[in-house]
Amino acid sequence: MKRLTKQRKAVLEVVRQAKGYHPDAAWVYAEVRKRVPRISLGTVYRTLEVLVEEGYLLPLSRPGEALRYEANLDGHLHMLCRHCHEYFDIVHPLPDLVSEVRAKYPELSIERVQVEYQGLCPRCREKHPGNPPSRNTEPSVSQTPHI
Amino acid sequence: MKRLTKQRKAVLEVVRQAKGYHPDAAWVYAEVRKRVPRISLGTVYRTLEVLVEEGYLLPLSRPGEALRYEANLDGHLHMLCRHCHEYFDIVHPLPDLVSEVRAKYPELSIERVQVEYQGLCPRCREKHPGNPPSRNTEPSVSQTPHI
DNA sequence: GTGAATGCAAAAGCTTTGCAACCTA
DNA sequence: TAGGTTGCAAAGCTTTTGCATTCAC
Repeated sequence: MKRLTKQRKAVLEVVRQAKGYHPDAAWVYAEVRKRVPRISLGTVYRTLEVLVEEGYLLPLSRPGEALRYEANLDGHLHMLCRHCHEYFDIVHPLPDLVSEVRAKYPELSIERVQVEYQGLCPRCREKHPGNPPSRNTEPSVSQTPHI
Repeated sequence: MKRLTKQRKAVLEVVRQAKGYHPDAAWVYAEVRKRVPRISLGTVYRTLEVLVEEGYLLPLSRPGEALRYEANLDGHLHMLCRHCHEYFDIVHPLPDLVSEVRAKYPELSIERVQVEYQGLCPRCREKHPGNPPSRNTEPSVSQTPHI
């Protein structure tokens, strides 16, 4: 069975207190070491994985970058800034996106849907009015260009 | 200016012919070597990045795993199997998810929204009826548990 | 001819893992 | 006490990068 160690308590608390920040493993490691100085990075990774499996944390992934985590599981949404790659919380009701698709693809066992907004955060919009593209950029108009 | 090299042509063609597969860089590398034997993995990465920037390819990211790419930019959706981590295409119209959120968060410069379904593909559902959890699993019920 | 693109190899960044020692239940 | 958990270090995997050479324009 899962044991309640001081490391696990500390990791969960640290992520919970990082409200709105969505920290990655390295940040959690640095922060937890203030409370449990001898904790190892490996333990942080293992603990984050356990906490996700147990439903205490939600993982957020960005292309090519470190996984981030959040403890607030109230079902809010996220916007990922395509310039600084930070997450911002969005609170807004979502229509039912699953029922129709589930009926249309019964063989797929669809369990959930994930919605992520993308754009520029206030700071990056101000500092970079030219809208510099990043590796995360997708074409707005989805027409297939030809070479 | 961007130059049209045989490497770029080959990479784009390989991804285009991998319809429905959503290959990663390693797969593209292995495949392109059949046509351009001396191409390097570094060139494959650089080329994929260029093709994304130019709007020819769309990147797909999964937590902790290699980036995947697809050439079909017709705006279809994806389901990510939480067991084998493969992508499956879903064709279905999407309601307007942006307008209201954009009006509610005018400071965020929301440019687009990305919708991804998650569940089990036909093969994994059949082979693993017990619904084995993976690191990608999120709790279905978003209530915060307490330790 | 010239600068962009390539090949090669080394390195970087994130994450996982093997194992002996430790600690929770 | 038993077995889950940890610390440590090494390794793994994906991706990036420096540089001399090559090639598209």
